[in-house]
Amino acid sequence: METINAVAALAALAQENRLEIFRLLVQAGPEGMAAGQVAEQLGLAPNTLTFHFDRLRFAGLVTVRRDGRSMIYAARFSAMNELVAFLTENCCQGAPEQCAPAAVCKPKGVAHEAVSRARRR
Amino acid sequence: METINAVAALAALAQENRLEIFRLLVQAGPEGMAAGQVAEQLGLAPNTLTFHFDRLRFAGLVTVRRDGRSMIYAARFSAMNELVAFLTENCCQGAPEQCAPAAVCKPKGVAHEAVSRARRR
DNA sequence: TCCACATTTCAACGAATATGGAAATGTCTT
DNA sequence: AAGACATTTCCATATTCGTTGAAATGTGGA
Repeated sequence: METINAVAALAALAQENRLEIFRLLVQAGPEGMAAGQVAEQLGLAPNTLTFHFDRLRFAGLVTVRRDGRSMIYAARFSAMNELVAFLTENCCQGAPEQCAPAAVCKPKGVAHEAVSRARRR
Repeated sequence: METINAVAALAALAQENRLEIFRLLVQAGPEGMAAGQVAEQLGLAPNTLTFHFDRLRFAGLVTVRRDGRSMIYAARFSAMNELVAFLTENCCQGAPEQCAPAAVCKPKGVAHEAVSRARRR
């Protein structure tokens, strides 16, 4: 992961509403959630939610697909793991044995997800 | 970790220069680095650097101590691990077995560092 | 087609952020 | 005490960000 991408991801998460949105999606798992469900759970206006979803999407943190009238958003776990790996890269110059980058959340079926899927609509 | 603290930490890291500063400190390990060394390696003006260090410090991501004329900044690994744990909390409702929060960087001697040390000068 | 529903787009506003220059503070050496 | 060095504080400025309201788009059912 490049610094610029990490900054984008961190900036996307550095906002109370977006962080809660993302955590909700992380908890929802690879299936994702409809925008309306998220709006209901967090009490956000639909246009505000769209704004935040866009941020998360451009940062590569979520994907979207349409299901009837609803848009289903899902966390992109590979991006989250890459971000964590980037933060801890070469930690302590690798000196202490306990210090090693590691993926923290790998739900089945998304571990090797293609990056090109990140920004699709 | 509370949402508000996570947002503060993420916001602190969501800036190119600060992210590089933090990564430098993570790589430096618990010993830390003098502000001047960081300034030299990243080519930042001293006042700008102070501004960014303050951000990182208020977010609980780094600590400082004085050593002669120099200020030695060090990454607070426990904060980093808490942040990662917060992001991945209850991932996929705990369903997939591979999905579990985990500390990613635990250099010796700082694993159980007291939180009260986070904001000292 | 007409209507209801789900979400997005557009325009506008106040608040927060990053950076620069100049001056001040604290520390060491002589 | 004086000067050099390391870092911090203060002030000003241009840019970015989050939210709101109103209107538009796309989808499914009667």
